[in-house]
Amino acid sequence: MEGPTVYTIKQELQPFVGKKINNVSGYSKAIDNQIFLNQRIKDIFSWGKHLVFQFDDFALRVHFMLLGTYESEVEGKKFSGDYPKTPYLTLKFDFDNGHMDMYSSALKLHPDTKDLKSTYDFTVDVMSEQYDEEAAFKLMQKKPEAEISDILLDQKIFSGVGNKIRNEVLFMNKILPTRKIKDIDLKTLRQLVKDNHALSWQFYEWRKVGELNNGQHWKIYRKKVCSVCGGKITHAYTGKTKRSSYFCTTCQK
DNA sequence: ATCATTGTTATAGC
DNA sequence: CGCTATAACAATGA
Repeated sequence: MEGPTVYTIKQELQPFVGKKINNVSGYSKAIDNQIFLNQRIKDIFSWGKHLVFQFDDFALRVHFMLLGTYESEVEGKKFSGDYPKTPYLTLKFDFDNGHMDMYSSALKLHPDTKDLKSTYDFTVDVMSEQYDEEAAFKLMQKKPEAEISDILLDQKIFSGVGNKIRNEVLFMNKILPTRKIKDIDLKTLRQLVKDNHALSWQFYEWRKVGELNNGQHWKIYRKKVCSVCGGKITHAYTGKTKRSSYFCTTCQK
């Protein structure tokens, strides 16, 4: 699940802020989930792909990883994740005004933490109003030897960007994922930052109108044939992170 | 049946 | 301390 979806979830869950958890269930081995029982939620926020529930004296960080999803019912409205529901219910909260079910996700408890939000740097969260393109541009240049494919997924620079977004952004800019930062001119580098940010928001908008799951907007991600030149698309693992990259060796240089 | 995947973290080893 | 490699997690669909 990529950052824009987590941002959406955060928005959907706002009616639970200030509400008490009436019942807790789920099979997470990481946490004794009964600590949440009868606790009141003080804040719900997202940072990149993190979803955070702040309580009075501790905080819970949820990460949906690759396979995680969720379902919720908030004041009569139903919401769900991008992918089909899995049988593994990690954690479920019941409130007077609805419930929140998280599946196949990784939980991390921050004990003795009254304000986890203050420890996050929101200038790198692409979905934050505080996102700073100029700062990202500078951070990228600090890693001249790194491959651009790794950098566009670097959560310390582009928190929230996932594999779909970075593949599309590279294609849009006609840049091969294996190009090193030092071999990309500054104008293009700046544009990559801009597009990584902008496409994250576009992703959010597409999701809102149900145009995400069918992949109708992807030009390169999981495609077989290049939408521009008609050539065969290459699928290979790139960079230190060895994530799946899709690219056209004719259109991207 | 095996393998890859919208992703990160813990651990070991150097 | 920092880097890298590897496993671990977890379910589904190709």
